[in-house]
Amino acid sequence: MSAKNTRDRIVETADRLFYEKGFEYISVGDIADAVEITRGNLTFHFKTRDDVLEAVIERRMGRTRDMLAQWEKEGCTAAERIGSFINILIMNRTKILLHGCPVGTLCTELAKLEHAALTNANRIFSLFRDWLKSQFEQLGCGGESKAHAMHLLAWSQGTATLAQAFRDETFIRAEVSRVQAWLAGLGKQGTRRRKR
Amino acid sequence: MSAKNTRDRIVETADRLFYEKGFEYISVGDIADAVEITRGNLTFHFKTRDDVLEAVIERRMGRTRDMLAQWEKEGCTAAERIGSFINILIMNRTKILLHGCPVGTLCTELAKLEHAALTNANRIFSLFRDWLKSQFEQLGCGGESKAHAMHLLAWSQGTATLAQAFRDETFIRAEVSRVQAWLAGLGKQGTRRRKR
DNA sequence: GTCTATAGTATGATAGAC
DNA sequence: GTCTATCATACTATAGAC
Repeated sequence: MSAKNTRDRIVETADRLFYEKGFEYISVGDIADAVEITRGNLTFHFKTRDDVLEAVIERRMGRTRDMLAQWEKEGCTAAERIGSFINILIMNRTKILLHGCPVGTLCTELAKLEHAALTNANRIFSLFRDWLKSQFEQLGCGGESKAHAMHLLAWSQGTATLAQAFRDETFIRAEVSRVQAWLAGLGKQGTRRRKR
Repeated sequence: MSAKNTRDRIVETADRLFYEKGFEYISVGDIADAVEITRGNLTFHFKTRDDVLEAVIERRMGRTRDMLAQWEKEGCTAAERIGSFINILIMNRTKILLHGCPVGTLCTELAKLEHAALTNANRIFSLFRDWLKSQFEQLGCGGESKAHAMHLLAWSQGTATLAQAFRDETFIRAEVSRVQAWLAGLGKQGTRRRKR
């Protein structure tokens, strides 16, 4: 941490704070305090709070790309790779119970504020959507691939929202099982169709 | 509007503003301005901003109870009544595209802020969940009724979140069709089971 | 690259006149 | 029940010393 330069530490810390408490709740002073620098120093790196937000979104875009590339490398089949997406709900369950989905909660907040950065934040959703669409195509879902991708993305959002509201980890596990069964059904269907 | 007393006008206006812009973004001054009263007058009715929030949640609880009672009166079968729930996504689509789900977005925000009112806000979710559970039981879903209720609630949240982020009305309609097909399948299953 | 000092504004909340 | 006046605090953002 101390080896990194101040700019990176600001973005990293702001990313965490925006996620945990929401963009509107976190002031420039909160970020500076957490990084243990002064507000003046923070302003040297980012002129406004919105500039920090842009950098945070950029960071999240990059990390999402890395994660998708990793799944691409690890999963042998499309079903396995989609399974990696489903499993982030389990992997990140502790944080989701407390703060929800980082992408979903940010987009919701920015949409309410009619904030210009919503367009950029949405690109993270689009990254997932396009990647999932490609996986469903490989699974043999054809023209339904985009709808399936959106459906799965929506599923992850709804599950995160209710899990956070009710602070219920059991619910996450139940929903993951349910959607994995749905995916298994789709896989068979896809296989059947290709054999015809 | 002008016939109503000031207190009611404050709660009604705050309800709308909190929904449209988020609780954290709306100040006491914003509410007073919108109601066209002074801050001092607002403070006479509600000592703190949190007190306004409590009243808003209470109002939403009441309106939700009324809506569920209405659906209970209108729908002849359990499937029809569950259909009424699904249809709110269509009914409220314009507002959902702009501001998301009023219950979901409030609970998400309060959870992030670790706000004491989260418990009360969650009760609105619980109203829906318990009502849906009862409907699924009447549909013959037995022990799966609660899981189905939570699944449907999560579906509504995920659909609202993505529809808001992408400002995509077509997506809402596609998801409504999809979940209605799921519901129709469940209804048949339930009927079969009862006939055994 | 980091700091202090400060301007200007908005906030939540209170006291007291009418 | 409604208003004005006011306090103490917190905010974003800027200017300029080191």
